[in-house]
Amino acid sequence: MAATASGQNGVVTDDAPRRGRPRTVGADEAILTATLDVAREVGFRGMAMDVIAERAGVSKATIYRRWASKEALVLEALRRAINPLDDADLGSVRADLTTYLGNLAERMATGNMADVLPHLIEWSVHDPQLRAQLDDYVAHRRRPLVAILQRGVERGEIRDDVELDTMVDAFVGPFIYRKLLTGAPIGAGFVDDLLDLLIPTITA
Amino acid sequence: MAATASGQNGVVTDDAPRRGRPRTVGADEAILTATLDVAREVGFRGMAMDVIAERAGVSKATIYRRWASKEALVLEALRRAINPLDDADLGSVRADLTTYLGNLAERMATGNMADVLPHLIEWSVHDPQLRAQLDDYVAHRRRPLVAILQRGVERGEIRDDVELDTMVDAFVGPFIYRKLLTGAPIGAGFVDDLLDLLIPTITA
DNA sequence: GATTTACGATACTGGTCGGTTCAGTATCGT
DNA sequence: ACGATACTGAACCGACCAGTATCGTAAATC
Repeated sequence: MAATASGQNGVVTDDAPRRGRPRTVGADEAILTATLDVAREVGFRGMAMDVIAERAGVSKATIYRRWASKEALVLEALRRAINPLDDADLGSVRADLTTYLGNLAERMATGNMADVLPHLIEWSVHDPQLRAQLDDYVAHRRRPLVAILQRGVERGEIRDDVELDTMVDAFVGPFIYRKLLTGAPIGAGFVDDLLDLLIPTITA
Repeated sequence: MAATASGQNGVVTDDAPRRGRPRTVGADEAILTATLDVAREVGFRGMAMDVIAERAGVSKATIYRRWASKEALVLEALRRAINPLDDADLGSVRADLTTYLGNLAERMATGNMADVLPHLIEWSVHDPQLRAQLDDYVAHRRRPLVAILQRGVERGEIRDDVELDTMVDAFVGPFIYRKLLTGAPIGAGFVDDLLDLLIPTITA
């Protein structure tokens, strides 16, 4: 989607020294960061390209030389912002869940996507490309959790008469609910409470 | 907030017959309904007053004679759309929860607010008035559930070592998560699964 | 009938924003 | 030095939109 030939994942050994003035290094970075910052603050619709340009310390023309449209820019900025949570396997379900949910709580508080989420959800309602991006984000969050629970089932620690998907919903749902609706704090205390509540339920 | 003197809750015995042509009856209704319909489809930012006027079969001037601004109109439309879920008290926690969550599932599928929710959440991020409206909505959803669980605690059916608020989050969270993020179906099956999963947890 | 108020239709104002274009300048290879 | 490419700054276009103004008309009271 990016107009640049410098690869799709940031730093790439881009040999073949072309003629003419090279592109300002770090401009892509600055623009993408500014894009996400502005999106965080005012959402995608309220976000003006002039503001992004100013924030990135770059001319608006420069942006349009590197991305075809506002939408293309937003899509790449989002793609870059999705950092998968990794799955620890500490031996016990409780330990795995504690670390996973702890990371999730931290991301909810300080993560890249946290403040963009409301805007992303809204836009994705009628934009298939954004919707796909959101699905990707959701999948990245669910995958490790499914793995944790799956291991628990295989070890006989977890009952196998309930859909794994429903269990995942029971763990992640409360976080999303607090983040988007109630605004209640999401900290270590909440994680502990939730585990105290849910662990007895899922154990075989 | 409404410019009209006809009261704040729709039909009011509006005596004191004023002179001149009376306001077209049902126009308020039509306008508020159209507002919510359009909001459902394109969100609050994408919603043009001309479209609302046309949809309501009304001139734009008529709208501005009754409401001071787009924001005032939206606020009243939202206020009207919040219908509280009622709390049954069927004697057992399981029965109460079944009916409550069943109603919740139905609202998520066909309710007034369901499709507006993403837009409302987005706007409320930086608009205190919208935020207040959203808080009101959330409170209306939580209240009956808290009552159900509270009764369960008093009857000794439910353990009292976990915050009630956390329990509520555990029940409502999965619904919100599915509605806003995963898009997974929210039907009777999901309600049953969730109850099978959570009931053992909360019982004393 | 005169007055008063609400109405539809439509045009208009003022502002915002995505995207384009261009002149002048900077920085690279050759 | 020269051509090629990138960058800034700014002007500019076209679309969209909230809100206002106007005008002729409909429906009520007096």
